Amino acid sequence: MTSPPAANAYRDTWCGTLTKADEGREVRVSGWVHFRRDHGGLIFIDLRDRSGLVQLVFHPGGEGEANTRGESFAAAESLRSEHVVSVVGQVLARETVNVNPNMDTGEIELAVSSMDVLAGAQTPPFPVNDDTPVDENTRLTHRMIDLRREGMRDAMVLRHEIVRTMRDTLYGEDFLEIETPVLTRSTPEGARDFLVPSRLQPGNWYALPQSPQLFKQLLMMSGYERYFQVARCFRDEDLRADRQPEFTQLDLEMGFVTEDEVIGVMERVMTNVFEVAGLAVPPAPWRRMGYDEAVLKYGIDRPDARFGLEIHDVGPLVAGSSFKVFQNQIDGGGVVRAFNAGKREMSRSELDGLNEVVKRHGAFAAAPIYVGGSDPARPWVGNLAKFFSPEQIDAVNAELEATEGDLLLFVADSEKVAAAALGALRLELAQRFGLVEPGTHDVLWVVDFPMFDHDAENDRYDALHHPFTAPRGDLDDPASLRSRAYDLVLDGTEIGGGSIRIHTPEVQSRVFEHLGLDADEAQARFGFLLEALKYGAPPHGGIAMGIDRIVALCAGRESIRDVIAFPKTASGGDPLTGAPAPVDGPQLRELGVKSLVEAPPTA
RNA sequence: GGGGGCGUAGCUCAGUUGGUUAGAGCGCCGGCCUGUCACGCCGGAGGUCGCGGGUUCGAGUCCCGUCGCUCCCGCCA
Repeated sequence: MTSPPAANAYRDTWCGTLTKADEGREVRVSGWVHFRRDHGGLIFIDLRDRSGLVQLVFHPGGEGEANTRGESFAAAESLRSEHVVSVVGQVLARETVNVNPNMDTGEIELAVSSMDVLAGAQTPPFPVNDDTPVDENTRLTHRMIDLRREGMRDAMVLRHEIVRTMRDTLYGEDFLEIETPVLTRSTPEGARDFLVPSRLQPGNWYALPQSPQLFKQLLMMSGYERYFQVARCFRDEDLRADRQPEFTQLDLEMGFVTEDEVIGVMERVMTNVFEVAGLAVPPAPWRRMGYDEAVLKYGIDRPDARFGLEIHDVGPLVAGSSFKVFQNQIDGGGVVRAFNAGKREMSRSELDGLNEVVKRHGAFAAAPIYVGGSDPARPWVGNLAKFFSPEQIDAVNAELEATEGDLLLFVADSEKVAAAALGALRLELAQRFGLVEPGTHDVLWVVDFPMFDHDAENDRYDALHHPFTAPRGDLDDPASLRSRAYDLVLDGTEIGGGSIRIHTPEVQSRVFEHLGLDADEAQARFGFLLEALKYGAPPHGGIAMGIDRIVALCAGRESIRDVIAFPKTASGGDPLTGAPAPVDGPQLRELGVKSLVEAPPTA
């Protein structure tokens, strides 16, 4: 807590900041009854506020108890969990035997001389005074109580510290904090938009922004060369542990820059963030890994490189084998990839469990092969071994640096499926066998993304990042184009991404063309951007960082819901407020909106 | 849109092969207790087994449906 403390009508110091140095002081503190220990003739209360706990002691009064009064003791007898009180008392050093080393304020206690009970409280639906897991729906229904718990409080404070660090760093680098609209125009590229009906223009709709992307580019064209914003973004897609319909980004953009300047700023910001959060990451500059390397070695564009199990392309080494599963893939343009899982004795059912992971990603199965023997040939064990020649076995063993007892896992499929399946498999193994040393962290940039992803079904190109990302390469050969994009990856989680943007109308039009937007359509949707580009746009680029994910990783939480004060459930609802909820007919009529579906009755 | 897991007391959970009155710990209520800090001791209350239907002499348990929470795939430019 900050010092000096926040004095006000009900307190002159925080509970959790009292120390032995305060001995003898008379202070007033206020808060919630955390624990009550009633010994009959002596009552202890742990009083809690935002800062932590302090022990109050109530004596029944009488001679020799100079600091207590009978009325307070009587009132203390009726106190219950979560009652709200304000007390005046004297800070006393505890006798040595009574010191509680588990408590920040365990060396002192407050001998209460008077107490005001400011509010009673019903028994809370779940314990506030410990952090045992509680069903999430119950927590969200009573979020005001959940937020009182130490774990949530710590997360909220950490979030504050992280955001403050981001702001402070950027203020120090001449960035301007500028707000952009939340009511804006729908641009039905990418994610679904949340829509808001316009009352003043019936039939027209606003959209909530998926990001401030276009506005921040316009700001660059307006000459605000360094902009940032802590921006709420909205995407109407299905939720995940790390995805909410509204989420918060640190959004920034810079004019007259290339990749290195944006990356440099963000390395300074995040270095400070990691320091504040106490996360031990390697010192910046952080290494940059090409997209192709990431997908090959880790099967994913956000690699967790804290452990090995790197994937190798072994197709060429086993080509011509009599194993049809592999050969058919090779013949059909697919790949055979594998990694060395190390010396893992796994039962049949454990291997089946691995196949569940593989199947989830569309592959048929992972072929397990054990390396046996210790002679140079190192033959393979198991019923797959017979399909391969000694030379093939030797070559694969060499490629995977396999030695006796190693488990090799193979997946043969299309490149996309094989990469994804093996990528998921190595994460599964890392988790199952604890391959990541606790407390270790790794951060890296992924760069050199392809500009487009070819959509075979519709024979067209989709932007891998977004359509304003600057391309690198030959604009006449979209398949070979790379983008000037960069993602920041922490421990296998994408925590941010950005790019250098297109700053000429000609290039922007060409990219729209490749995306299958004809000139009229491009004009209708993004005309204002094309127009703006004509009036003098500097080379510019930026990045957006996912604050929820960053805080969750720093706080060691699995779900970003645990670092958001009032999150939504997986079905997009808020059990506390009951949102989303039906609205009545008149409200809809005023907005010129007709509902096509009957809202379900509210609970 | 698809797949997996979960749903039993206020909370966290157990509940056997379908079989008597559904249990435990914590919490709560009452009593006792002057140095505890997960205080202790004694006593007590508290259940639509998510909801609906089915099978059965009998369902917390089996089947079907449904709702909610959750994880994953798709989706998330």
